Amino acid sequence: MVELSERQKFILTLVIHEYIRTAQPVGSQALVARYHLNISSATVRNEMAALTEYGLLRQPHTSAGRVPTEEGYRYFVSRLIRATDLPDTTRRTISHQFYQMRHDVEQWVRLAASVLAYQSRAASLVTPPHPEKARLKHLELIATRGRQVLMVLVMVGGEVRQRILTLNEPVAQELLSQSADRLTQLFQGQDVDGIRARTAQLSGLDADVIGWVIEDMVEADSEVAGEVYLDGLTNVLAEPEFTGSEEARRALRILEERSLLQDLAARTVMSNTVGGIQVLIGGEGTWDELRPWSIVLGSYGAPGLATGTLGVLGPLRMSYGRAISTVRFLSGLLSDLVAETLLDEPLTNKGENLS
Amino acid sequence: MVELSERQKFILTLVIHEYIRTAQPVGSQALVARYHLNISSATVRNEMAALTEYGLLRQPHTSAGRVPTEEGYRYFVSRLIRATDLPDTTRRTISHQFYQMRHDVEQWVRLAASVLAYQSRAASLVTPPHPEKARLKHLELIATRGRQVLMVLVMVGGEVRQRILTLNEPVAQELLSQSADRLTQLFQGQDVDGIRARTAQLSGLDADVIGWVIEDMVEADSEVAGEVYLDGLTNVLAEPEFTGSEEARRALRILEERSLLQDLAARTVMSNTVGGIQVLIGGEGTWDELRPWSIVLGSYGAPGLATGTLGVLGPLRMSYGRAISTVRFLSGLLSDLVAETLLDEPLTNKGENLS
DNA sequence: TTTAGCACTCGAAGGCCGAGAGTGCTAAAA
DNA sequence: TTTTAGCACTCTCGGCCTTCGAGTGCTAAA
Repeated sequence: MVELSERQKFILTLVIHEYIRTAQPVGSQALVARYHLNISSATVRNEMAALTEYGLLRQPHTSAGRVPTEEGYRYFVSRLIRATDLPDTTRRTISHQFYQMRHDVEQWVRLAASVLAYQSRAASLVTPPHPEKARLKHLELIATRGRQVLMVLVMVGGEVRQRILTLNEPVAQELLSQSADRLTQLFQGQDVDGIRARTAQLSGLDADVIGWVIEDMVEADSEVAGEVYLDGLTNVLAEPEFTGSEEARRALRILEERSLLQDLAARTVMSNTVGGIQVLIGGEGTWDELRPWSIVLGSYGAPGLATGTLGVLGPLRMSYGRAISTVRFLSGLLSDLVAETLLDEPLTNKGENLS
Repeated sequence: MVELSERQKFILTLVIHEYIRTAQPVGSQALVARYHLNISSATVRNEMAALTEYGLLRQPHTSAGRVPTEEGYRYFVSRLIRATDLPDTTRRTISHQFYQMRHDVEQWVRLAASVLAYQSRAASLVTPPHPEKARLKHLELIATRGRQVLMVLVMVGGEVRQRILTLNEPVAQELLSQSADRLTQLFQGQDVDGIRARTAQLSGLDADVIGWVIEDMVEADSEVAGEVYLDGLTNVLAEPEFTGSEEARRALRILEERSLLQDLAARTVMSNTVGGIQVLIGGEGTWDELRPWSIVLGSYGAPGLATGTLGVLGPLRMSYGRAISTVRFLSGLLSDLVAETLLDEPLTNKGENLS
């Protein structure tokens, strides 16, 4: 990558800003006029020609203005963008909302998606916090009817999994409870491997049940990011690049296809990183369906315990600054919330007590 | 409503079919040609003029073909449509898929949404089964850290609710378990009112906890249809009436606004009913945002125990026959599944047993 | 009651044209 | 050497016009 002159960087930045604002190719005269530059349009033209040469800008057709290329965006995001923070009042308002519903993880996640979509004016995705390696906290067996038993598995970190088992024959609640207590006692704090290592000593009901438990915990571990919560789909359809029906459908298909999002959420190694935030521009060559998209991804949580992913999906010409600062802020906020609920170390004094 | 002649009914049916197929105004000659009618186009024109007179058809402009009005669709749905069933092989395939994942309610619901969307080529909505009046089955309290306690509430019917409580002071797991057992013993099978009636005799930890329980059960009761699962959004965007960006956004807003869907799901009294299936055409005057939509709604479940809603959302010119038969079929299938898991009365022999 | 014939209507599609914004190049100015 | 004014050229977009064709309603004959 050629080193750009300061003026070239400046002009690249302006072109990107302007293009993000208008979604129209940016011409030299328009740029000079709008930003009251005290260089002539001819000079700007020359610089633009150079930037086009370098592959950072392109022309949709001869005699049209310039549009940033993916490379251009990448250069901008990795070297030109200046970190801005959300305004203080906004931050406080958002925090307040979160701390009002700190009891319900699902609500956080939903709220996070909503806030993210609203602040970034794009689509957002958030996954709930998920432990890397599930460890058993508590096991409960509840007789429902006949041979049907509801198994409730509580993991360290608070995740609850449930499942209906069908036994060979009815078993009294009494016995079920005893079995559940024994197994809880025995395996509390263990992960799948730990449990597997000691199943040999079990027999009868206990052995059957622990089989189910293992099965479920394996499933929990394999679920990289179970559910993905989306919001702000309409924001994205409002963008002119997704305005035709075909583009709109492709866009929506991406958002509806949970698998792709899960892949994304699972992705940890990234090419471009900004303060823990990862920016994927135009699918980075590998994800073809994502060509017209950019994605700003962050993660949150307590590394050993439970982590989740949150991100913004928008057109290439999304407002990266806003997206990045929102993702960063929410990432911190959610991490605090996770830490607080998991570690019982309240970070504020808004603690709600029994009356 | 004037009584139509047989031929008029026939022509109305053809116009609707053709319009559903092509999304283009239907002309008299086109109709005669396509269906090899042995009456002349002039005759068809006369009948169409009559149907237009009655308000069942309309012309987008003079000298254009005819398009069904909402009234036309209503007449068609309530009097002309003939019930068709899904082909046997399709039914079997679908049943099979469901019975493979009968343990996980969330998966059913997701699958139902997916099948419904696929079969009806429109958007679908499904709510999980939800008891009208939550009754307590089992209560569990699990110490996490310090003053934080995870409360797990299992309702009759298998719904599990969880919540993190913050106590005034740390309490040993031992004591928590005892309290939970006591309360479970005392209130098993009771609904909120039953529990409220007997809280007076409690004190200390038990009293505090039961307060949380009541709060949560009230919440459970007020949630008419908690989550709404959607699928097939892209189907609907593919329809020509939602092809412009403005319409597309409006359409998506409807689907994203969960509240409207919840209203719909909650709605029980309907004007048009077909064998337990309710068909809402063009918002029926009351829901303005739904003007360009039709909705086929059904419910499923075991009336006393738990019920859910499922439905298809499509443009006015959706394929009603297909939508209705799919909704009806899935409604029955899901009802069977609910009955089976709740009542332990297996309806097939595919039961999975402990090995 | 049905149908052939006919004049008329109106939207969609295609072609044409001018306006406007933009470019690159050249030569003069700084 | 760098910047800028000037200029010829390019290409899209929007408006306008025309044509085409599918469709209608009406009338009169079958």
